[in-house]
Amino acid sequence: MQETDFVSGFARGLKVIEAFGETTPRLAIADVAKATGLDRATARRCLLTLAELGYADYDGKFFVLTPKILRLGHAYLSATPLPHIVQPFLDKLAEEVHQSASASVLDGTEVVYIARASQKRVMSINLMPGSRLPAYCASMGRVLLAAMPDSESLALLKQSNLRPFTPRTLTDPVRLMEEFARVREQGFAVIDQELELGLCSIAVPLENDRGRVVAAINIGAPAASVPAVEMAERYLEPLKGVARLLKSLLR
Amino acid sequence: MQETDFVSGFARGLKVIEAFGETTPRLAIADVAKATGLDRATARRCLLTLAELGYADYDGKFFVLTPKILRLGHAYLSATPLPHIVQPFLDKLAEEVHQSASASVLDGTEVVYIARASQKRVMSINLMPGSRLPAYCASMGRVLLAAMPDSESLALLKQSNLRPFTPRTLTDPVRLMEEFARVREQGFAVIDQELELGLCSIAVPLENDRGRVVAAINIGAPAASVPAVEMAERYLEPLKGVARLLKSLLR
DNA sequence: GACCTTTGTTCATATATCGCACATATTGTG
DNA sequence: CACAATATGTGCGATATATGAACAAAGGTC
Repeated sequence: MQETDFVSGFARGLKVIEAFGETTPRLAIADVAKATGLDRATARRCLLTLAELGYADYDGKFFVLTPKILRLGHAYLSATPLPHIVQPFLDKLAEEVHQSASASVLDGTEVVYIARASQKRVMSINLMPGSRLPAYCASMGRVLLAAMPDSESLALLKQSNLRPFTPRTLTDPVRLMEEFARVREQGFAVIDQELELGLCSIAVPLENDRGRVVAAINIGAPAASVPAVEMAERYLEPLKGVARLLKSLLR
Repeated sequence: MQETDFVSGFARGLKVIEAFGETTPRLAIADVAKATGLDRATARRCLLTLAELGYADYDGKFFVLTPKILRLGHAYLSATPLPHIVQPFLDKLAEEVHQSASASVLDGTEVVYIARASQKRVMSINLMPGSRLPAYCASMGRVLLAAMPDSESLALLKQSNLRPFTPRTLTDPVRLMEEFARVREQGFAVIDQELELGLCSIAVPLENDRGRVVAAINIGAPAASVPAVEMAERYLEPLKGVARLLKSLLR
């Protein structure tokens, strides 16, 4: 396969980086080969390249990523205006409502956090810029999926691994599509402990100056202190307010 | 130059990603070639590879990184236990003292933020995990540099571009080394508007269970509300408290 | 609109990389 | 302690990639 406009060595290397994850911080050569499907020799060369460049440490047995690897993601976070613009609004919002506020965009079937202002922790999951959640059961994911044509959101649902994180998680594509329609209609999404028991969240879309939905922002709260039914009456207006202010700033 | 254990295509690709930065979010092929020193043809192939894999968008003229690129940095943040362990402590700390709290590690001459809990914004700079600041004039940087042998910290200073961000910025290596000695002695560092006018911060080292300094945490505050001399009396104990709690949790 | 400059694309060839197979090292186990 | 099992290192031929120059296209200037 001789694709003249494709550097497969580069693609393989990126695969190697992605092999490192939450549950696999330290990987030996063979582990990486298995995880990526690359030949051991190839995995080894990529890992040694990473080590040589300072993106990974190697103790002769295991490879561990170094903070230098953050430069790569940072290239996006600092290069993209959205996180910068949104962050101060989130900070203010979080402080006002005394709950965590976040912003995210869609990447395939997942929402990716691009900015976050956290108040006291309510989730077991630790979210930060770059963190990912399945879109179908996250409030911002619902909003973002609802913003696209049905054909596209349905296609993404089909690619998603629809599994119940809690007994309340919606996993039926038909009911999810109905939910998207309602979210689109009402202009916000509320998630009641579908991702994690004890956690509610509400999200609204962020439109740019031309009316295109470019991101979503949300507020998360412990179900114990804020019942799902109260989410909208407490937080919808603050969220909408931020969305309104941001509309003219985004393109 | 035939290095058999080095994938130069991969290294070149990483260079291309790093070409994107704060001031250069949208790059044409020639821009990237100039920024990386690669041949235009090579830069083009790397960029097209990125686009093909979904890490970048291409409109026929400019390339822009997509959020998918965050997977790379996220591989570190989620794979490394430190950010996860520290985050909840920062959240609590920030809430208690009503100021932003952050944690960082050293990467060369820079401190890299690995976790952050922000209260209302005081800096013009927008910090988030992955953000970088020059170590020599940041409170966490001072603490981390002070923790290493003089020969190493001096070497890093020599590599640093020591420039005065404000009239108060220390840039003389000799005085900086003296400052490191004092920081090491007293166990914390205070920065009084050396990075940005109006901003003070105080940092303490985080030791692991074997006494090795693995990171630093800090609190930043507006100079107007918290004069530099008050930083220590207000925030040193809370910071030390967190460091103590974390000591047994880190390795 | 003709000129010049910059940028993007294509192509042939020299060179580097891939993946295989084999050699070696390490780890675990009875 | 020896054996098996698993993991890592290495040389080589086939194959993919980088290079740089030549060409094409776009953009800017007068």
